[in-house]
Amino acid sequence: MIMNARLARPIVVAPYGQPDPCAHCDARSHSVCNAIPDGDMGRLAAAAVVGAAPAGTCFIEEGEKANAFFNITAGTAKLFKLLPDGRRQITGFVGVGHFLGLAVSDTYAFSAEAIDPVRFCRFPRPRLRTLLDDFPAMEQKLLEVASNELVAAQEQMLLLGRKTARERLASFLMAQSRQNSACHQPRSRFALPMTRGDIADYLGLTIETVSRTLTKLRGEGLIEIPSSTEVIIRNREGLESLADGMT
Amino acid sequence: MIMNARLARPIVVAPYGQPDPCAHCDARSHSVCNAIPDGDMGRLAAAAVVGAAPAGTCFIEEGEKANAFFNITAGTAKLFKLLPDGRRQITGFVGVGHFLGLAVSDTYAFSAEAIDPVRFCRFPRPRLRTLLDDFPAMEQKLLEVASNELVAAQEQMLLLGRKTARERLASFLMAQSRQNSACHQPRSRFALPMTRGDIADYLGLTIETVSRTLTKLRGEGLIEIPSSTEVIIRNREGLESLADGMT
DNA sequence: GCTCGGCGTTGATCTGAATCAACGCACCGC
DNA sequence: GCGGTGCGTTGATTCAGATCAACGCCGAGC
Repeated sequence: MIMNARLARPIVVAPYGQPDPCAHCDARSHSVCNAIPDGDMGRLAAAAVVGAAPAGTCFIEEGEKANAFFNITAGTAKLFKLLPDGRRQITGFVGVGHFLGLAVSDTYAFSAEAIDPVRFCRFPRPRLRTLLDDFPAMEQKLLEVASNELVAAQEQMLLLGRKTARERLASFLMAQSRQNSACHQPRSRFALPMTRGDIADYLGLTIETVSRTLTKLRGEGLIEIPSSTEVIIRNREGLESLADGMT
Repeated sequence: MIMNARLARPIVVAPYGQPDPCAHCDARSHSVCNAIPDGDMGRLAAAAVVGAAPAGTCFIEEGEKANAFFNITAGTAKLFKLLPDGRRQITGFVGVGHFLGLAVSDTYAFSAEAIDPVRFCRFPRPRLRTLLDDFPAMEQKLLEVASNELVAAQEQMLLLGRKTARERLASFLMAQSRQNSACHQPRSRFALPMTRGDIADYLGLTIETVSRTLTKLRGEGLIEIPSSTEVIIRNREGLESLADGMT
């Protein structure tokens, strides 16, 4: 279960130089930034500093001074908390458009590590505050996002507190399938960018149990595993009802 | 683990008749309502409908149409999610000043049941929306509240996913002690208004394990249990380090 | 080509917490 | 007073998942 997070600091590059970079941002449509009208994109860009974190590096560290908020513009990251002896709980995997660091406290409540190369916009706290004061629509959007995350967190508490290993894996695979959906159609075949260890620490299990349980689900014809980083759902109804705790 | 929630509906009484009831509300200082200036209390009162839920009744039911938001003005309630076979996960205990129902979805994501007699203000969704549009300070306050709850939820995921039964109970008792603090001083002696079953469903354990573990902690001199609904912390440092996972 | 280290799988064994079971106590209605 | 019921505690036993251990595969570095 013990994972030594690599601690190298990410490279943070200079503020935007070009005109209106936010207007052409890939992440904009997925993110709270679309609450800001086109005409004011320049102000948004002025508040942000772009940065990058190579795969495996931490770009937020639990307990450190929370000076900034992050908006992921490329890649996937894992968020986690550690106990002193190295036990780790991953609280979420986040992708493009995700907004990070909402904590009101002055230190971060979790760490964030890039799974694949991550790029992000970094908003210094006071600048985001002025931005939010000027664009209440963005604050509203943030509240919406936070509410949704709260609902997801409660679902995860149900999983961690009361579901069996089989049910946890089934729930996880269903969620991944939904997240990898194209045009609101959940995909049957999708990639798992994270390792077995990451899945284990997300589901409150061990690597061995994750591996064994996946093998079992495959044996029952619920899924197929073409490679260790890819899954095909063969029996969606069966997996769904398992995830929901029916049987 | 199976708990049959009593399903009686709470009594909802008429809207406020008296002038400016919000101005004299006990909950105001604990709640998002204090973001609204004194002069506009009348508008706040006009948007709210007061209600009450006797001990043991559900006043929010998971999956029902989410027509309103709630603000607790008296009593304590438990929030929970159920699996079809009755397994239950309590996601939180909430008291005076707590704001409920932030989900963006159009159905509630959890149920709420009164532990002792609960009173609340009920804001129909559209009315709260206009209120928030008129008072951005309230929206800001809500975002702050939601952020804090998110941090607490992540802490609870760590507990449910990675802590032992001893550590869970220690964390729970420390949190209860802090919550029952007077003048920012955590209390050593405090009441546990919830049953062992509630504690078990909050910590992802069984009633028996909760009972045994409390007995064990008492045997080790960390706590005292004058009655089954009261606890005294005898060794705060010991309990704290246990809660934080330093074995 | 070879070694090495990280990752995933599988098998054997162990164990913390669940389950099954019994009992004590307080409170309630009658 | 007396059965009944809900809650909490304690003991005996079981079991799902953790731990310990071995091995195969694959890509990186030389």
